[in-house]
Amino acid sequence: MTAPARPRRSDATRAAILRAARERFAADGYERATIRAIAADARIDPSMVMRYYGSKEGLFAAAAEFDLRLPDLTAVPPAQLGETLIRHFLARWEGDETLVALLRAASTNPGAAERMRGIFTDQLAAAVGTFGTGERTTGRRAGLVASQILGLAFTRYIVRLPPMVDAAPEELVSWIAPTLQRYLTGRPEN
Amino acid sequence: MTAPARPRRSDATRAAILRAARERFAADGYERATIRAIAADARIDPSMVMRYYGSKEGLFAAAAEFDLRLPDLTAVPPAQLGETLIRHFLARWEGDETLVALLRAASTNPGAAERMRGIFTDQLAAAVGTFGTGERTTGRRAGLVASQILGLAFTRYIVRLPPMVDAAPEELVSWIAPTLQRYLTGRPEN
DNA sequence: ATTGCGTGTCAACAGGTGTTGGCATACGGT
DNA sequence: ACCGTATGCCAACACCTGTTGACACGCAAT
Repeated sequence: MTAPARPRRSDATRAAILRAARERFAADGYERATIRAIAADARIDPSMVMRYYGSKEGLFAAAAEFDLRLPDLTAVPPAQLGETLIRHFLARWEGDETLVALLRAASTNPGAAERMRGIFTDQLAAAVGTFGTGERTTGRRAGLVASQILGLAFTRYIVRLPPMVDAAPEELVSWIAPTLQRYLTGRPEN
Repeated sequence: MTAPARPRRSDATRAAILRAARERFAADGYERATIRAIAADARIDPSMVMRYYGSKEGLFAAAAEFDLRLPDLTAVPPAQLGETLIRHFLARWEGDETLVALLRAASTNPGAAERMRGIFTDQLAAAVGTFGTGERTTGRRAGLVASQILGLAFTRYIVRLPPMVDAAPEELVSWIAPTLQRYLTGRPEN
């Protein structure tokens, strides 16, 4: 039970730290993003980061808080599930660098990897389960969707493969939507 | 023009360093894999690493040398291209941790990212171009294949999403082969 | 006006990093 | 048997890291 918590005078500083942290984690990954650099971006002393977030791990945990904001899939026509999902993810990624930060950090930081696992099993697998075929394939289907979604993000935002960086969102949608659609509603053999 | 280079007495040490480096880079990523730890694994002094490979960057460059060993795609029946590719990649990944090392490092190390770009444009895009449809879509098709392949590797070997870790290779083949097939030979709309 | 606490800065510590130079040793060619 | 050189280890440097504690300032309530 956290108290009503009347606004603290340092809320602006806290927010500045969090914003700078997300930028640095997204650009450099967990280990290369130093507390000193983050503090410099936020124009405060490194010790403030420690006071407000306890440790570097704590700062990352706060900065990597992320909600996929998946739409209600039961309200989507079953034949448009793939297109809906890929559109949603593309929009979500272009507008918020938190996921890129999480993605980069998850490669080397065990805690970040676990957080990513949590997001994609709790949020994605949960959403896939709502319209579920009733079978026990929900986890597998969600995992396959995650593999294509994360592969897109990895090649486009992390490794920056030219063909994937140059591609217009609409073109990516037209290619990838059928893939997700099959992972969600198709049968394994073709 | 490198000389015939008669075998040096230190070849065993060089190989031990390289093997330890690949293990550490694969397990920990570029920044967490320390030269001291690698040297300890190889049971030699850290300074030897510097003498033989110049710097940590140089060591990584040597350790991340990788050949996808893609088969000749012109000899494959066009309808089996997707299955051939996913089978090849799965086998290649399970048997050699170099690609995992490269994948982990590419998330945070610019040099590793560029190396990965080189591999997937030179080797993969080149192979896709051999049986090419003649269009200018080769790069895009190769990029999409890379996105699914790397997404599979990322979720299975890096983040270790349970549904992807538990999946039997044959099941992954049956799901992903059609995806690659469509990326390679299909048309964008549907 | 005074007290207390939240906010911020400064300096420093302890540990780990890549990297370097010097010194011993053992091998291989002559 | 000799000598040059390759191989290996040791100690140290200079730097950067996360983290900590002491100290100054200013706001807010009494």
